[in-house]
Amino acid sequence: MEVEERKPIRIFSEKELSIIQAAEKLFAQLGFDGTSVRDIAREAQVNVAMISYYFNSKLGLLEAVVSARIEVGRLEIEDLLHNKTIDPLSKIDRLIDGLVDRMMKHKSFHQISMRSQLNAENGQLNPMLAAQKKYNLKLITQLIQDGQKLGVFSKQVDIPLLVMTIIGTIYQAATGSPYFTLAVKASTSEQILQGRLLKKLKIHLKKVARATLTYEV
Amino acid sequence: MEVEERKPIRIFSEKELSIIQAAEKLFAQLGFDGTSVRDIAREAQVNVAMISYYFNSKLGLLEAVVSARIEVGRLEIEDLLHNKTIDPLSKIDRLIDGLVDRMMKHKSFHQISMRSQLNAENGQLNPMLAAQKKYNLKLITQLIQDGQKLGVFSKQVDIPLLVMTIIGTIYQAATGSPYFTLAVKASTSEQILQGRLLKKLKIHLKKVARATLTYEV
Amino acid sequence: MEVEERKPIRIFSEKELSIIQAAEKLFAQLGFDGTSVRDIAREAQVNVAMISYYFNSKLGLLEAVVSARIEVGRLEIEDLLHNKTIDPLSKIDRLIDGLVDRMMKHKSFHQISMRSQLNAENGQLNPMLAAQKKYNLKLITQLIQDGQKLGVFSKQVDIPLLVMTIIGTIYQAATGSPYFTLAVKASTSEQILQGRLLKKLKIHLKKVARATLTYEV
Amino acid sequence: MEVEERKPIRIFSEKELSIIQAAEKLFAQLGFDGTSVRDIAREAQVNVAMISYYFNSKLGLLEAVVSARIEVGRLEIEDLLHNKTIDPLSKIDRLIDGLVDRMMKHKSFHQISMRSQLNAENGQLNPMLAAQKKYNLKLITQLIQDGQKLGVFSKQVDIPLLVMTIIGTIYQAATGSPYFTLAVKASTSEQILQGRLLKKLKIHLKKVARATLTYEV
DNA sequence: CATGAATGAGTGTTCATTCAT
DNA sequence: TATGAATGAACACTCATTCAT
Repeated sequence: MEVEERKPIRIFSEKELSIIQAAEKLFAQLGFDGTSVRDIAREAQVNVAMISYYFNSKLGLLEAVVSARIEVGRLEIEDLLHNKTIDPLSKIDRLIDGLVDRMMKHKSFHQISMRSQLNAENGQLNPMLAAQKKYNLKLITQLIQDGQKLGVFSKQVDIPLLVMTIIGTIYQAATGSPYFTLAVKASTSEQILQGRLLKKLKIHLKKVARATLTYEV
Repeated sequence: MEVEERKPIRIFSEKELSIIQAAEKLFAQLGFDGTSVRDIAREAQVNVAMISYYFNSKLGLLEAVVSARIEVGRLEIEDLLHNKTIDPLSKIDRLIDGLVDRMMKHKSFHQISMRSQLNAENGQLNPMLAAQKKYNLKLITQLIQDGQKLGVFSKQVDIPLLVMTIIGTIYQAATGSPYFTLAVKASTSEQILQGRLLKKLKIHLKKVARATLTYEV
Repeated sequence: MEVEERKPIRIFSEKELSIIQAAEKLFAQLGFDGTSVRDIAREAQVNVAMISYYFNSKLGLLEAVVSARIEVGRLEIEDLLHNKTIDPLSKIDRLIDGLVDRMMKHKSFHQISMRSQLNAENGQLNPMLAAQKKYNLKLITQLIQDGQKLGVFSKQVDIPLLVMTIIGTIYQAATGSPYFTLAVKASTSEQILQGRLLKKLKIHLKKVARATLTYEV
Repeated sequence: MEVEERKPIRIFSEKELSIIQAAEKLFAQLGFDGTSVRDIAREAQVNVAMISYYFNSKLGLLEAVVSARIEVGRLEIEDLLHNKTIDPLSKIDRLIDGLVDRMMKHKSFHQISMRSQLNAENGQLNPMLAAQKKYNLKLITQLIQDGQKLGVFSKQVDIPLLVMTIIGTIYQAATGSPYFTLAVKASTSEQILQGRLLKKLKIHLKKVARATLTYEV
């Protein structure tokens, strides 16, 4: 596997971090255009001018938000790939568990990420995200090919599309698709709902993955 | 099956339609907040004030955009369900073909639709869309249950989640997910790319659906 | 003489005119950068947004200010040139009287005009002003050459430099050069001062012009 | 001759000098308002806060810029007056040569100086400059009166106005008046242009001065 | 029905300056 | 003496909407 170039991780001050967190929350909630820098400043309890001061522009802040989150995700997937103690099928399971957990926990970020796929505005953002997705795909491809070599997985499977299916499904769940809320009927508190749905989602995805990976035409 | 309440379909004048079309295009391209009413007015070649005049507000226009598209989609799915001449598996295939074709053709609308799931702002929009999705789910559930009764489909399948998987996958494709573009390597012109990917996507989805529907734990 | 191309004169509404007047005054007083659009809006008693609405930008307003004034000056000089009833020397006298009167009356504009010679910012402004000055020079050259043909004026005179001397002197006076205020000692009220100085200035300039035009090396 | 009060010459540190030089350059280029203290700090390669620290305010810096340049000019004119070895006419010639050379070399300063005549803002600046000009005028008056006593110069001449004419003409040239650039037709490189124009300008001014000083009504 | 004019609130950003160290 | 961080006010400009006609 080729060595990926990584920008040196920028260290953020406490104030910068509070701005980033506020921005991540609001961007996801209201969209990039729907959020004003004053909203962010208020939420982060800093002066408006600090945003330009630290991040040059609103767009620069968006990029900081995204790149900050990317670093975290990258490591977890790499760890899984290099883990020598578990079999391919379990790796798929763990991959799905990890993706679901991370995407549901950081909905904010993934909503930003998905939104940005369509808005031309985001200068450096899209290349950054696309590179990250390409890199993830490489890791997962490796993982599945290991299973194929062991005869556990079908060789027919279209890996990029399967990954897209998994990501797309979780994204729907994360953005509150009505289909998702309809998936569990009986549920009172939001907390419980969230827990049951998460479990259902994981099981469903594993089943889809398993079925697709092992299903021979 | 319960009777769905439907708002009487509003008849739009030619000018209103041109505004709606312009808005659908621009909202999808630039987002709701990213689009100004002046942009829309210019694109539709009408006076700015007409938008407030016809749709009361920018938000009212968004609702008009969405409801206009919903009417079209509703009928197609109903037709499929009531079709007595084809078997459940073929219905699934046709359903997927239809969804892919419609979502790719009217990306604009579906992007608006997905975006709106998170933005609190959209007054009547979410209930409208949620109702539509609930209705669609009902039809598809019916369709799958027919297959289950005939012993063609597994009874374990979680229908809302499967639908969510299908929708989620197509949405990723429609919004230009890097995973999707990575799914077909060799391709020159954008046109060809689009065609090949569409075919791959449909095959993939049918395989996923088939595997999931017939896969016994 | 070649025919000059002229942009069709834009007709300004009453509100536009009040903005232009306010801007001319403030730009001259505080400079372009030193004047805020809010200042102008307040002075003209209009809403801030109207300035963008009418003139697109602050710079557009500046251009409107300048081009509005240019039109007025152009005609007066043309009239003088085409006047067949007075001799060259009297034409010089009248030219100077006119220049002094106009530059002192519309100090604002000429200060803007001079300022703009150095600031790169002014997109269309400089070409516009340079063209106007070139055109003026053409007329005056014609006028002096008439006098040279009649043997009234020296043929040694450097016309562009003489014009520059005249303009430069008036400009100093108009911008309140200390040399000018020192030129008349006894004077009480500002009104009288202004009157006496004007007269002195005109006499001085005519003497300079006459001496220079008739002085043989 | 009255004794002029002079502020004790402030000694500037190396850092202060680099700020002053940067400021002189930028103020002349972009105007006072058009220049930000950050621009100056960057140009001078010092911290922004240093400017307030050293000069109290941006305005204080402007005053420092101006007073620094004034000191230099003052001495040269004094030297000329006290020179006992050359005749009045040659002194006029040398005066003009000196003024042209200094004003063209330090355009920056003179642009600032002229600009400041109109801007009310400049607290101590105008009195300072006016005092300097008054002092200069006194020296030149002395010089011309010497010539008048010797019968070389006309007694009709209005000295302040003549000085104003000379200064005004040079200022036009220094600020790039179109009249000036039109004064020399054939010229290729900017360097040559500059040289030829300077020579022309000096000759013109001397002729104007001579003609005016010796011309009897 | 339709529109150009007008509005006031809000946008992202930059400003000169001050503060804590 | 020197500085990076921080501030609040101001900047030019755009917004969705309303008004008078």
